[in-house]
Amino acid sequence: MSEGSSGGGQRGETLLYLTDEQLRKGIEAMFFAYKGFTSDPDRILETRGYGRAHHRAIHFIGRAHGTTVNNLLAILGVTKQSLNRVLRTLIEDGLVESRVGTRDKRERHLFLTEEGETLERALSEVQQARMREAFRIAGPGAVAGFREVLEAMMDPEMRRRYQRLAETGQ
Amino acid sequence: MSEGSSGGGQRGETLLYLTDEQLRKGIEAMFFAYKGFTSDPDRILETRGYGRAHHRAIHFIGRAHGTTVNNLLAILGVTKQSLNRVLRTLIEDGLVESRVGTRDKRERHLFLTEEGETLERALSEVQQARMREAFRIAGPGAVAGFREVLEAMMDPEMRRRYQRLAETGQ
DNA sequence: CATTTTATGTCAGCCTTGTTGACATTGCCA
DNA sequence: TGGCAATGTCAACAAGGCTGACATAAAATG
Repeated sequence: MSEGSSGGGQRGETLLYLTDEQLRKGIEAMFFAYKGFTSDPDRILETRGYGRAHHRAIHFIGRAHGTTVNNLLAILGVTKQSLNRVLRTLIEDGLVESRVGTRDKRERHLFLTEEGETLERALSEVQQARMREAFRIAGPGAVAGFREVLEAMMDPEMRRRYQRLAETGQ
Repeated sequence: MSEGSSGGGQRGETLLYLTDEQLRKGIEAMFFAYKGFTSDPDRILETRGYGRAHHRAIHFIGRAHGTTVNNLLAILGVTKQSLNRVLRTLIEDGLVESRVGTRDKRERHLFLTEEGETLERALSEVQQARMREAFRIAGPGAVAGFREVLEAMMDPEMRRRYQRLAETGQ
């Protein structure tokens, strides 16, 4: 069962940071921090009648200009029906533009319009402000550790996507 | 890839770790990592017909035995109607027990039953396993940084709850 | 003691966002 | 030309948020 490190745990003083207690704290920290992480954008989105799904779409379209629907589906990890509903409203509202691919005409390439970029900036501004403050308080060493742990926590495929995005913007 | 990011952190120098690019990476890391963080428990919950809301309730009841409904509401940050729906099914299914308070008979104190504890262990086992592996890969220094940043990212009230939970179990 | 407040539960209805399944269109490619 | 890929769309459903309204019991207060 829960053969964690708490029961017999003395043997590795060096592994103190791997006790059940430490892991539990990590789990709860993720929960509470994620709440904070999403709260500021949520407030902005609410005034527009959008939700987190819209934010995610806007973020990754703004991040990888001209990305295809399929690529976005893979990044977000939702069904096309689910994404399409969100995408449709964003296009109708004039925040996103969908252009037929030139190389492959089956593909649609997605772009933020002027208005879409404005909203994107507003959203990332508040989210970045919170993260900037957290980074500033914690300091550069902590930030490096933060990212190392998060990266190690991702599913391998998501880690690849994350790294590819970070490096190439696609 | 954590490629060092912060280079120097000399004081007059750059604060390179606070660039928009670094912040964006942090934001995306949170997104992808949270996905991984919840994926293992989600798989278990699915087989039982439960969702994340059930997991959260089970986690915090298991964490703070005998907590009241009101306390749980504050921790989870949802409405009582929302929590009640989840709590009702957990009680009906015999995973949670609700006892009338002795000091204040208006209060209900919540406990996991034997079966509830079994599920709780199964859920936290897989979640802890992922976090243990991430912590092991990243190492103790990174873990400390990870928690510092997450803590700084919480809303103050949530930070207080988090710390209180971590210290007193209530 | 009467009144108000608190803690909880419940009904009803709405919204977002996820799901599955089915089907149509278009265009690439062998 | 036939098959597969990329996309869009319709329909139905579920989880889990939300609000509003109302009920009950018990504590707290004037």
